[in-house]
Amino acid sequence: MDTRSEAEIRADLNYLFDKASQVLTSRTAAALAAVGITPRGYCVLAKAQPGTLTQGELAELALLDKTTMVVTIDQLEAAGLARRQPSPTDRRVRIVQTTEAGDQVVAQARKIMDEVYAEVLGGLPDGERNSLLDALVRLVGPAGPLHAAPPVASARRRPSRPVRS
Amino acid sequence: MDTRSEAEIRADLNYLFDKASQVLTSRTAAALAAVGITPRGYCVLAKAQPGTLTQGELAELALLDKTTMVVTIDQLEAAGLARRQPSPTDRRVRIVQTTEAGDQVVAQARKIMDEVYAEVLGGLPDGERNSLLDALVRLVGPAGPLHAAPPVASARRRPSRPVRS
DNA sequence: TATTGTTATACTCTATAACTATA
DNA sequence: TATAGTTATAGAGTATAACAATA
Repeated sequence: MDTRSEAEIRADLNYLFDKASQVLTSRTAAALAAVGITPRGYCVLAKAQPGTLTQGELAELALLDKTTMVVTIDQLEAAGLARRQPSPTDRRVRIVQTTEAGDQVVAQARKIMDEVYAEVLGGLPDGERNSLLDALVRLVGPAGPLHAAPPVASARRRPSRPVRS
Repeated sequence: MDTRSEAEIRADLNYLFDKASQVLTSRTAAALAAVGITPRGYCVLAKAQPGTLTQGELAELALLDKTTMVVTIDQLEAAGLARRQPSPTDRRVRIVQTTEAGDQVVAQARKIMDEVYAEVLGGLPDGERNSLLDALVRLVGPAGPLHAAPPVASARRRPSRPVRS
């Protein structure tokens, strides 16, 4: 049972976002497992559908680090949902394309996500639901106060041992 | 630069919550470092101020696992901000109390958090800011669709090797 | 037997640094 | 020199399982 007053809960924006993110992620992960994809995999795969974006561009779109993107594409490729295509003009870059299976999974996943979102947001009054989404987009979107943000040069990690591959 | 349409961004609720949580957490962590406490530590320490709650009750309040609470209280205790007091009526439980230093840190931290929240939410129109908070409280609060939620019995970990302490 | 707190450990996500191959 | 992608690894956050003390 939650014994805190609503005023106290309201004051804790960080807590609200953390829990919302955490619970929604675990819920979407459970729902998407039915079609064999993770929330992050779906997020990336759906954005790759144009078939023209490089890994770096996808990373920027999804606000993921390039190293996270490598792992994500590895998984999607192993599952047969995406493939890396060497760029004809720059042999360093890889264009990410969805496979037919990948497109099917995206379509199924999109439905699943729509259902989950409808369940989650269904209880809110229309006006509040729209305000919530507007506010989130404003906060997180480009130029918003929560867009990316490694501003404070905080504690550096200690250097790792040299790589001996 | 974010080249997605606003409609596409709006459709991705999970993404919005993830990024909001992630960026706000890193921002509050940087701000709170000035008074030597983490966002989670502050969250727990502030809730412990009544001085009557057990670790388990605190864990429930903060929606943290009891094992996470052990680690958190360990840190707060090591920093001299909280102490574990054995319950006079049940020798299994530990009452968590804040120290004087802890109360001071909470007061300072509260100011810092208020400032960060004001910066983050300041750009939103009044109505939208209120709707955002109302909606979040409704979603995450007790009885909300995002309150706790390990409903789907998903993949179990493999058992760990027996503990030999 | 059940519960509180603890320890050990596992898993996920994210990020830093060094590295390879190109440009 | 600089950039795209890769590998190895660090670190935070969270959670499961086994355990000890107590109820």
